[in-house]
Amino acid sequence: MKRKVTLKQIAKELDVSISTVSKSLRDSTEISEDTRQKVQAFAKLYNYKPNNIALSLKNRKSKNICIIIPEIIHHFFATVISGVEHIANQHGYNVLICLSDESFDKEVINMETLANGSIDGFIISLSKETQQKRDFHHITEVINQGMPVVMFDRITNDILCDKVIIDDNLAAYNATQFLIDKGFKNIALLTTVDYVSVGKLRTNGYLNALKSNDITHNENIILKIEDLDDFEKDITKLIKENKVDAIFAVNELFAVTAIKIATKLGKKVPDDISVIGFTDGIISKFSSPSITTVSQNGIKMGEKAAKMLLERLEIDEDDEDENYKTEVIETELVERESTN
Amino acid sequence: MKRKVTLKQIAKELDVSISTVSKSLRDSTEISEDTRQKVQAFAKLYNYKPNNIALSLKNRKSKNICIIIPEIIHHFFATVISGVEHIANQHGYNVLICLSDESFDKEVINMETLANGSIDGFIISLSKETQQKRDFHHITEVINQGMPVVMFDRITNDILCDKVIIDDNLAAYNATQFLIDKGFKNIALLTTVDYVSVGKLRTNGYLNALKSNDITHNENIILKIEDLDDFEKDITKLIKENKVDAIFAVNELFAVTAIKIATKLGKKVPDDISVIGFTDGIISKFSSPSITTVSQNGIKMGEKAAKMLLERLEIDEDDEDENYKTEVIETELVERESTN
DNA sequence: ACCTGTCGCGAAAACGTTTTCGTGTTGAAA
DNA sequence: TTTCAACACGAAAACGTTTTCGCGACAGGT
Repeated sequence: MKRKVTLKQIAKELDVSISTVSKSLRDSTEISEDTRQKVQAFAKLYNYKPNNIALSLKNRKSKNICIIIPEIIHHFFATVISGVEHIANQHGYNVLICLSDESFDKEVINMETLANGSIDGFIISLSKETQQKRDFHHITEVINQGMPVVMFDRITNDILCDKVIIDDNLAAYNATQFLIDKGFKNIALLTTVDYVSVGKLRTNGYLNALKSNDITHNENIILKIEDLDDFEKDITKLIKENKVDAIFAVNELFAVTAIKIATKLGKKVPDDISVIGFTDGIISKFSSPSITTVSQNGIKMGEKAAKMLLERLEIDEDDEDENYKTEVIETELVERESTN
Repeated sequence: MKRKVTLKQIAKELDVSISTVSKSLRDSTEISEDTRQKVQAFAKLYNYKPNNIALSLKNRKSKNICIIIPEIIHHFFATVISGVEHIANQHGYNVLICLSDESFDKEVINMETLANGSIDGFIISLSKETQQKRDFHHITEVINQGMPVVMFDRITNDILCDKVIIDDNLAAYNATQFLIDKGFKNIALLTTVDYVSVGKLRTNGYLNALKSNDITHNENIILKIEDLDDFEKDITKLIKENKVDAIFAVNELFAVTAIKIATKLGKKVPDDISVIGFTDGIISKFSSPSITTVSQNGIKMGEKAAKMLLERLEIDEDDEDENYKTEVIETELVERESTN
């Protein structure tokens, strides 16, 4: 309907040049007090706002950044976005969100369509398919064009860039130590198979903690779950056939399932068995009993990633440092009802 | 580092004009087969991609749309985004996400900073503060500039534009009817105070269902919760002092809390009390017992909203229809363990 | 009266496209 | 030989800014 007013229109209306209008609005000393006020008043009246696209073209920067994640439904990623958005907005940047849906192709397409001026930088957590394929050409290509990239959580060491992760090993160590400090001797582990990188790291943390406390681990109460659709019977067996006083699970799903099964078997949580999970999501908060868990703090992760990206964007490109950093976000043990 | 190649550079390199290059790449018949191929080969070699910003400026459209939501952490909103993103990408649009954090000011700022060429249209769910203030000037302003806006879920009738909602009244009616059909006579209602629009609608649905079945409602088992931080004692009292065989809660939180309290009071769910919630989120899925609930289908909602917005964007503006529509998304009752 | 400096403003280029409208060179028809 | 169309290409404008540079006018100092 009523198109936005432009400098040109204001200039015509006031019978001055475009430059005069532009300078007036930016309070240039080149312009007399008189015309400056006249122009500003007129601009205010017509609610003039500079066109962002024109600015982007001129400045060769869009003030947009893009975050690519595998799935927005996952609570963890939602919190990361929240953190990114927070920092970005503070610095006058907008956030574009792209979902890869765990698909390599969608990830590639997303990057290619946006890397043509629409955005100034990427924050990305790799899709499963990309991790499996180990094909990162789309990312290196973007980096070679001089566009900064920050990877978080699901990263790869095959690419040189800034990264934000948590110390899975240490977090698992601490969780296990927490149980040991409570006096538990028979701590079961519910983990993934070893080719899942975070699973392996968390398993190591568990084992290290036991070793540090001179507890020999018991293979019978370590369960490496492969089939995510059918593992309840294995957990049932584990609890039934062994003396278990505590469980450390490497994700929310395993934790909540273990509690359900234990309860069904007549064991009370936390009175008979204490349980610690990983990832502080909705499940941990609202299951009954609520679950003590290792919080990854997605917000902090997002904030850190955004800060690193913006830093790269703000330094003038002549000053090409290229000493990439990997930041480790502190995890935190959130105590709830499933331990005592 | 290696700046993206432009038409100008290609033109210079091949010693032709910029127009020739542009036309060659767009397969114009004006250009001879010969030069066309030469240019295309060169462009491919240097991986030429047209600069999106320049295109946006020229075409006066950015191919970006923006969705403004109160909170991304809420599972429902995450699913809506997912739906929007899906449709938008299909049509070559990118999605910008803005979070209002339930704040009026942030909502206004977000709209103002983006309404200057960065995006072509908005999809928005109002923040609580905006709903309370009933101040929608930022939205009308944007609409007056000719930018299409689609509202979803948290809408207002004070603004004329396309809208996507669910029929809260009907959904609540159906949920209540479902319980009645199971033979329950004493169905409690856990709802919000009346000034929350969806709460009121759902309350009405509940009452209507009772009336249709000639059941007189019992004020003692209708609880209108105001303080979200301290309502457990009220629920406890309700369950303790009344004969209740079923509960209809207008959100997940009320439902899961009711189950917890009932269990604590020695009532088994669903054997002694059946419970139905509203919104099919993580909580309903993973609490134990899992909760039968009214699913809002955020994905469908997002898809519909995106479709309506894109439709507005695609029609040429001379054809200003302005017959705004309000689409109602079907809800669905998802049966789980909390009813039998 | 002349030089110099400041003030206030406008012209124009630049960012990277697309597109309209010439324009010069052919080859063929008259 | 003249005329005219078809062909192949280039110049330039436009989208909306910002910024550099230049220029005229006027004032002040000699």
